[in-house]
Amino acid sequence: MNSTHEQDVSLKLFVVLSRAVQSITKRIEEDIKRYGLNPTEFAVLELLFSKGDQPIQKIGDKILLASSSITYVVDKLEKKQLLVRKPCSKDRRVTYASITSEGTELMNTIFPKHREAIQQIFGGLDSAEKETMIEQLKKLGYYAQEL
Amino acid sequence: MNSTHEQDVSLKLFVVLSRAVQSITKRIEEDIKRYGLNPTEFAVLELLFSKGDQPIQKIGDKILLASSSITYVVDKLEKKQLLVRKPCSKDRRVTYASITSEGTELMNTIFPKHREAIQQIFGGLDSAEKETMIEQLKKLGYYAQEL
DNA sequence: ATAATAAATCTCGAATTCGAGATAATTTAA
DNA sequence: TTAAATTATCTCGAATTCGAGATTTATTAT
Repeated sequence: MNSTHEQDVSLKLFVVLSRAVQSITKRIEEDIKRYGLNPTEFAVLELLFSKGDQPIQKIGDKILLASSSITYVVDKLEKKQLLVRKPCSKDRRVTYASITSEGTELMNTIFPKHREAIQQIFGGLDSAEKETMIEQLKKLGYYAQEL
Repeated sequence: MNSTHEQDVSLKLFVVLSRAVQSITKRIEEDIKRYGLNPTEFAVLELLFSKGDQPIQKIGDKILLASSSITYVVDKLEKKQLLVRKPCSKDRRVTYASITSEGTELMNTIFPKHREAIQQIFGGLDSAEKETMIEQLKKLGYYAQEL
């Protein structure tokens, strides 16, 4: 257990994982950039689009971003008029981010294209292989998270 | 082919991959931070440690960083006296980055620990599963790179 | 009811990365 | 052999993210 060889395998997996993710990320960023958004903006907008209005802090929890970064991204999306801030009447500490009709319209246009792009980018594996990898990645991810 | 369901599987894989990588990356960054380095600095130092002196531009090619970013990281490592710049006598445009004895000493100390940490972090899978995932990730990565 | 604690958002400055363009050296072509 | 194109490195400013701490509001404990 934990021989040099096992360490080599883990190191190799780390390297291969990093490289693969770098290639994939690059493609996905190219796709998103076509829509005039960066990945973080897209993630926020997608969240509001699919899950409805969210307290600003919840956004940070879901897409794993510091509160100060969320403020920055929400500011940018608000300037682009893709979302608006709405104060919460029940708790005045809370501000909701709410996608606008322009935002919804944009997402209706680009989300299908984005799905298509991801389908393309992940074309290196067939469906069954993807399902297997999903399970293995979950195991890996949960384990690393618990450490 | 390319049904909604297949797109769902790809999207799911993307989400799970992103999450897993985020957890893993966080752990690895914690590990590297313990040594007083950030991931990029570590990558540069590891390259020089294992492959010897490198022209500054080659470093950028290998760890996929823009030339301006390399200048920044090499500056930092030079200030920490972990590497030195050495002009190339054959081609005066070229500057080599060369790990110092302090840098070598540091890497001799921390590299085994780093291997151990990665072994830990990737403990969610056994060796055979890792080998399989390496093959699948290569397929995914090459495919995405070629697009 | 008051004080202490917690929670949500924001401000600010630092760190990191990038892209565009500057500079200097080398190679290629006319 | 000049001129043009290429190559290596660096400078500079913009974009993005973070962490620490400030502010405001809500909750909990005394």
